[in-house]
Amino acid sequence: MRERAVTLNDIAKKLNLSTVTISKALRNHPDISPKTTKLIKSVADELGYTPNIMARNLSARKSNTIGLVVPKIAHFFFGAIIESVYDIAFQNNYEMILTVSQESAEREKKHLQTLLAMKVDGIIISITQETSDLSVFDMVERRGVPIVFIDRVPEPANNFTTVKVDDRGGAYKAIEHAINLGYRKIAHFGGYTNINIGKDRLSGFRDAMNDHNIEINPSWVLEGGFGDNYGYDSFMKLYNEKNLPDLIFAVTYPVALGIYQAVNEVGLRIPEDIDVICFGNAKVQNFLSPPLSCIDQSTDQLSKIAMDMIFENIEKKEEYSPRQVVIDTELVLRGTCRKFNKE
Amino acid sequence: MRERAVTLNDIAKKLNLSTVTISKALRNHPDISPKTTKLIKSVADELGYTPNIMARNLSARKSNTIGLVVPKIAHFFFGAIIESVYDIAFQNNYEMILTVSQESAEREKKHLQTLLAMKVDGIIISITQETSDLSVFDMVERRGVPIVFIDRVPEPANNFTTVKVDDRGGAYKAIEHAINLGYRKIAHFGGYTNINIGKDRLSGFRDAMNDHNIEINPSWVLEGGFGDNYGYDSFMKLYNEKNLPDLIFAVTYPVALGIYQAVNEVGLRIPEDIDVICFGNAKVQNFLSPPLSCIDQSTDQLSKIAMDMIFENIEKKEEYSPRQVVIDTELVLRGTCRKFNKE
DNA sequence: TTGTAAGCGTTATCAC
DNA sequence: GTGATAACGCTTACAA
Repeated sequence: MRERAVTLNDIAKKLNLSTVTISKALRNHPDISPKTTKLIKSVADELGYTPNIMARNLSARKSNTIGLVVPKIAHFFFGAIIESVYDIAFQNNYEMILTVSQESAEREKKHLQTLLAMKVDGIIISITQETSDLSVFDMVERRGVPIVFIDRVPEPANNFTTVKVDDRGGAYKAIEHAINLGYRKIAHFGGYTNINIGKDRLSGFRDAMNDHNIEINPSWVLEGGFGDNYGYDSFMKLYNEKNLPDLIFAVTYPVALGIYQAVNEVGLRIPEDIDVICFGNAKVQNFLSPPLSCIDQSTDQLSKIAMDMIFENIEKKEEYSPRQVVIDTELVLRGTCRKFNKE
Repeated sequence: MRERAVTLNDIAKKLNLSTVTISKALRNHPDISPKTTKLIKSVADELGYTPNIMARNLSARKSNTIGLVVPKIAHFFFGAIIESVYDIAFQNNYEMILTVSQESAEREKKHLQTLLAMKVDGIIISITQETSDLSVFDMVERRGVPIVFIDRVPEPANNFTTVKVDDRGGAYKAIEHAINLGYRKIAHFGGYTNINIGKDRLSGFRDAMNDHNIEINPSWVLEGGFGDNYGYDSFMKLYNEKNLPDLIFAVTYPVALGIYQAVNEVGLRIPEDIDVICFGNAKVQNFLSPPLSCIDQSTDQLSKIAMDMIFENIEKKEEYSPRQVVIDTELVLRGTCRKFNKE
């Protein structure tokens, strides 16, 4: 049943030509006459020839493959990133090796090594919550493999090429909007502050409050994660303490989901009893009731810029120097955080 | 800046040994004495050696890679499939090449060819809505590359290895449940019937209705897609015709989302005015209001079985014969489809 | 215990 | 226009 794959050599033998001729013909090399090229191609088709990409890559010392490292797959944000990175790769005739760190720095390191070993031409990565040892990344660069960080980036970032959203500015914009609406009792359910997205969103919150001379209630500034259970638990904690704010700024959309669920369970209503806004824009937010307002971070833009930099870097090689790009966010107002409801 | 990658040869020269010795030592081959092995490893570390996987694979004629072809990435179902396939691959020391057909049969074919060319050891695929030419799949099998279809499978399937959910049975279960509740005016917003999931869910609906002697209103049996806009449009169509049923069985969760949105927009309420149930269980369904009941299809089970079959097939090679496995669904009752609300 | 030779399938280089 | 040779980096079989 199993047929050995047909190789250049097989075709060469059949036609009494050399493998080189076949190889060239199949790649439309001008060396070979149109006539023989045509002949060769037809025989290749007939035999069902498929090039062995591993052999080709070995010879070319280039894989036409880009590696992607993300913390999670089944997640609206990373799902979108993966999809658009993939699209761009595909359009440029690159394959993509997908790799998931599951928020483990150790796995992340291992993946990076594997990607190097697979001789990917470039790497796009969103680091884990716990990544602190940056030497792995230096190592990648030393190998001459372009790497760009997307959304979650190492700090300090000056030696690396990064694209991210203006996390601080986005958070600031949202809080300022809320303040203008009349909100004063504002909480922040934040992620981990050892990673840029957690830290910057928190400081956007802080700065906006301070700039408007609103005192920050420390018991309303929580830290602890990016998932829905964290949102749920945090809300319940405040609820049980009878210490609810008027508005919660959730560090991510899943955290907001957890809040929705908790609010529902205790019989309160959004936005009348308590209001919510979050960082991150998932399509389903439109379908929640009320539809959830948020700070949108364009995954398409992020991916596009990241890939552009990778490609540019691949071409330039030596003379490419690290750069950090930050893109703007957009405040998307839906059903929540539209007006202040308390007296 | 760019350093040439260090090879076995480099280590060999440095130690005045042969590449073979190095190769063996690094793989802990018993041939080599513990002492030299240790020495070699330390030098390898020091030099920052990374094996060239392409070379290794070329030599081994095996890539330790599995290829995955899905119609979409940023989609709760495929996202979950990708994630669990990836996990299993990773646990077994396989890499994964991810490939997306975007519902285009042409792209699908191209991807399959690329995966063959990349010498993947196995392929897992969920076919597009429009796939009708099965010869590509035969070709893959002829090449001796194990391929298993997951969820969306070709028909007839008897020559292929497939895993899917009991689509017909799941739909039947849901409709029967609704009928027992007292529902009679039931609509089905169905997908395309040229693909098994669309066809089978529809026939589950039909069979349940027929078995319970409930007449099917043809204007309530729609066909047209798997996305939210289709759900939205279909609802609006019936609404404008003043031809609403009491319950809509949506072929997928996104279709149900579209219905939620439309219902909200026209000011009706779920489940009091109109009720909904759907095929497919996304985590967010818990966070909708009301939480959406559904027929759950276990992505973990699907992936696990698919991968088991791939691995088994990889080992057995010649003597492996196609099989079709169908796994059970589970009715998950949340806020919708729990009781009949009309008079 | 270590090394030699050959091969995996392709491509670049340089002759013919 | 076509082909021989060497090389890409690794592994297996077989000697030494």
